[in-house]
Amino acid sequence: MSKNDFFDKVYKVVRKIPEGKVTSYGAIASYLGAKKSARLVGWAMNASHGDNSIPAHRVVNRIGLLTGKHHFGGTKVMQQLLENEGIVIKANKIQNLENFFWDPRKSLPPV
DNA sequence: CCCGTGACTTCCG
DNA sequence: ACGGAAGCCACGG
Repeated sequence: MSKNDFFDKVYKVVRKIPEGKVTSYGAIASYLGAKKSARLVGWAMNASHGDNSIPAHRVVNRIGLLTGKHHFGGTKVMQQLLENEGIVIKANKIQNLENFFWDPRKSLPPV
């Protein structure tokens, strides 16, 4: 298992996030068995910035705050994409997060 | 090679 | 309950 594997797994999980749903960096890290490495998930997103098949806009921090919107090329792009999927956002924060949250540990088979 | 930084999260005082 | 500090891994300067 190489470090590159971790990145690859992150991409796979993110790609499986259903439309209109979101998850957190920590949830993904936890699913991959490295919950303490949530920052790596963020770093993986940063590295995947050029990949269109990765819906990075569906990945937010644990409270549903759009912390990564600045890296989206446009300040309003991320929010726009999420709202387009039916997610309500106010003050850069997802409303009713529990209703939109998608936990890979509960939705995907164990590693 | 060492230091600082980052799309985070959790623990301790 | 709140704020500060630490832990995690990788990458760039």
